[in-house]
Amino acid sequence: MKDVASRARVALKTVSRVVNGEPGVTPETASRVLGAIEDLGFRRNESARLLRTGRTATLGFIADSWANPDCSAVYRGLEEVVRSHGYLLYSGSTDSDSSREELLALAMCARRVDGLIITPTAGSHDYLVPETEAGVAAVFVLRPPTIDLAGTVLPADTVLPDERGGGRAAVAHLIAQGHRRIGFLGESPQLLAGYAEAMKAAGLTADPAWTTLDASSLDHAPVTAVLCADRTRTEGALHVLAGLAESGRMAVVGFGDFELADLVSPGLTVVSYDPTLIGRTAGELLVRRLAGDGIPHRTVEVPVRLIPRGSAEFPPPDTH
Amino acid sequence: MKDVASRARVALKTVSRVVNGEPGVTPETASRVLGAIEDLGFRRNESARLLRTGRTATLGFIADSWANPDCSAVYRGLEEVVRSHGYLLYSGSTDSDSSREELLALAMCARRVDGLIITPTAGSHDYLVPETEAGVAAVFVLRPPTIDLAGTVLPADTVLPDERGGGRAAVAHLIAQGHRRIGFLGESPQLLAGYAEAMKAAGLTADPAWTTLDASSLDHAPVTAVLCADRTRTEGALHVLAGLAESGRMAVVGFGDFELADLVSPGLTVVSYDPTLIGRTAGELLVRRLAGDGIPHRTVEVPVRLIPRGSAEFPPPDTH
DNA sequence: CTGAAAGCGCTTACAG
DNA sequence: CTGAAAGCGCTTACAG
Repeated sequence: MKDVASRARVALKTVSRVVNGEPGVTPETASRVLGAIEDLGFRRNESARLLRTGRTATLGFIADSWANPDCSAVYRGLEEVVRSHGYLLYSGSTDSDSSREELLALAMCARRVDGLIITPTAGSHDYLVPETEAGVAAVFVLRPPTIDLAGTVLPADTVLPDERGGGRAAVAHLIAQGHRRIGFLGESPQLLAGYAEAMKAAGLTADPAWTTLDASSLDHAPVTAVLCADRTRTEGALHVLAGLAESGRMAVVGFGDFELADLVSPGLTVVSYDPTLIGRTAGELLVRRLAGDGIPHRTVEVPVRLIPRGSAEFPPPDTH
Repeated sequence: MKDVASRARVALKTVSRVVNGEPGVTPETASRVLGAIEDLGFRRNESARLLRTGRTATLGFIADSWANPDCSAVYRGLEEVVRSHGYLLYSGSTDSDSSREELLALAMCARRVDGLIITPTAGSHDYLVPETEAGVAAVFVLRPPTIDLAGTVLPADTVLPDERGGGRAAVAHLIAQGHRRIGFLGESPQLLAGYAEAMKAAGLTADPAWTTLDASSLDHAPVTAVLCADRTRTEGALHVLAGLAESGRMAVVGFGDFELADLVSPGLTVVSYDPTLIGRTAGELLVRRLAGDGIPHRTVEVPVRLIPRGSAEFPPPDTH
């Protein structure tokens, strides 16, 4: 920029004005500057500009893993918002390792990102407190953040699917199909709460053995249907059941849709939600907050939808 | 940092020394500085440091789309390298829109990334020339970059699967199974070259109609087997064929493995390659180049492997 | 062992 | 309409 200035025989400030399209420059001066920029192949250093400006126009996304389609979908929604607001995105993945979450988040904060979108790992997120105090906006996605034993309330938003409602819908669907002994495979408290609500609403009592199933021994489980809390478990269940004879099979409902689910055999009913919407919502929450919207931090639940598939292929449940 | 210095009653330089763990500071002075850092909640601004240092320790990854599992896998490989070398990653996706590729790449360059990993779109990449001249290292992944009509040779590396070898293996496999009329669905010249080589090696002549198939009319195609050049086309073919009677089906070989391929019905043979390895290779190439390795730019092909699956389910081919 | 000065590449707040 | 000075938060190259 200094070189451009001297070549165009103007002050630094004038170059800055031309580069930023600020008014108050004679066409002749401007063209002289433009010429010098062209000659020298000048490209403004955005990082330097942002240092002076105070913000970085950068957000950071911390994912579980890029092998997780939900993370990719969240990213897509996020990117829409990011693009339309002129931000750039740092990203990284944790592989569910909480120390990597911390390392990544702090590295991004050291680069002074304006905000962070985090798929929380199981560890504590307390390392974030000084950062949020320093002005970094944070939003957790897909899952609620770990609740600290000390009860520290993180100044952050959360965006996730309506798990409870999803559990309710899934189990109600299975009950309507005639199932009575319904299993639960997973760990989400909210989803399990939905399961329990639907059972209770139908006057059924869940045997504790049904809700503490293990994917590997699913073939011997005393249930005719099972609700899987996430894609990994759904796939695990499908693989186990695929090896069984027709008669040994059970109905599977998975939380979270996935590609090719309609081609999978036996057909798979899923509780679907839109992870892209989660990303978009999180991005918009962040952008609004960065623009100075000081509303209290909150949790946003996106709606879920039951997609019944291939239920006709299932063996009839044992009772009515 | 200025505040820390004055609170610890030392010069700026001394704070810098403590923060960077440089030698030559009395334990007393150091602890005084550390105390001030603690009191003030000081966190060094990495961006400012990098501005002064000249490099940014940042790479940029430009993907097709996060819905493309290959891109996610490349990212994973890349991240391994990036993490172990202390880089951070900017990322964004193009949705195959060349203007978005350019916008993203230039935005990253304006932030002065040290290097760029690009999944090339169909457009020209000439916009990169000034950037590479300015010192940005670039590597294309998964596909070769668009060849410019003017014949400009981009100073960049390329890392992709051995498509030609894959095409050869796929078609040789189908021929060994008794197929003679084999179709090709896609546009990759290298893959088609492999197809042609295998046909020729078996003394077969490909009807032009076989290599210009359309996914939508696949059910009427005059072939008993088809090689699909990418996941999108493979899925398209599977969906079309899934609607057909047993007798109307044909053998499908897909270029690129995907999750659940083993559950898909009809069974799917694929030419598999490791996109994570592509990412890792690209990352290492870049890191080495940034470390000053001035070897000529080159194209690296990663090996492919044929995974036969479910072929027994296919109807027998019409000739021997 | 410690520090004062200059500078990375830009913008802000003024003055003319 | 144009510019000289100061400063964003840090490091480099010296000097003491």
